[in-house]
Amino acid sequence: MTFKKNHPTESELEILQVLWELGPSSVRKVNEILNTQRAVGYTTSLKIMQIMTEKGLVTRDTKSRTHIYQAAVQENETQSSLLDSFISKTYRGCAKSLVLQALGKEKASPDELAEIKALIAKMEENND
Amino acid sequence: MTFKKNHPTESELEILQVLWELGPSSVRKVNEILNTQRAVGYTTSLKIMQIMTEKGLVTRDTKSRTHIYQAAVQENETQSSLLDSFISKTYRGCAKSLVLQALGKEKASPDELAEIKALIAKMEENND
DNA sequence: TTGTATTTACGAAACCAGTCGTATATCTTA
DNA sequence: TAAGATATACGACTGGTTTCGTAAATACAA
Repeated sequence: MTFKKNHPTESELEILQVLWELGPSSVRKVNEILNTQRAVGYTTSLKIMQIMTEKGLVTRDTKSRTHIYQAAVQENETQSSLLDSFISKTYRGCAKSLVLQALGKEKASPDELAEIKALIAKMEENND
Repeated sequence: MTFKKNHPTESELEILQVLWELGPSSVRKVNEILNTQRAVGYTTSLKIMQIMTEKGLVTRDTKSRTHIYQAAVQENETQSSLLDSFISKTYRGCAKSLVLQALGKEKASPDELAEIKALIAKMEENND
């Protein structure tokens, strides 16, 4: 039961992805990674990360001149919260529709299919 | 394969949901349905539907004074396109993660699980 | 020490979605 | 025909996100 409806914006999510992957990082490092995907000014990244600090999405260590930021929210929790909202908006709350459509577009490897089947088997057990 | 990146906004998607469900409808009718969920002014709905016409998301019949709007994009195609974008942004393109997380949060009925299993079985066949 | 580079902080501009007020046209009906 | 209801069109305002310019502080190097 999460009581935070604090969804990150699109840019904020981009930055969170970087922090989740690299761990604690400077603005410069984050901005470098972002620029491998699209052009973003340094102060733009800085500004967004400052806003994220206020929102509580990240924390920062300000002991040295170069501040070090790290994610304050967990990746899977953030994804889960965004997923809830997405299912509600786009699939009128019907998670099954989403699953079927996602499976349909995935060229899933046997391994991945096996993993999914295993989860389903587990769910069937718990249903009894 | 038409590459229309024309994603509807949140309000536009709400209106599309209504049009998909009811078929061709007047602004008044759409606005009525929207107001069963939240308060929206009539001219607000009108304005958005006019914008949607310009974007090509809907078409309208203007023969009579009361214009009749209908969706110009298909529900499953729109969902699929939004899903692609969502997986890319939120799951770094990993559809499997999304499927597992969605399955995990669904209290799926045996019927639904069976349906999903059937699809997986079909995919396994095609994998050979 | 003096100049160059790097960093944070601040604020303003650009942009977009959503909202609604108001004007105008058209229909209805008493 | 006149009054009121209902429709479209248009413009403006708001709030939030993204963007970046610039100033001030700090480190570094010649």
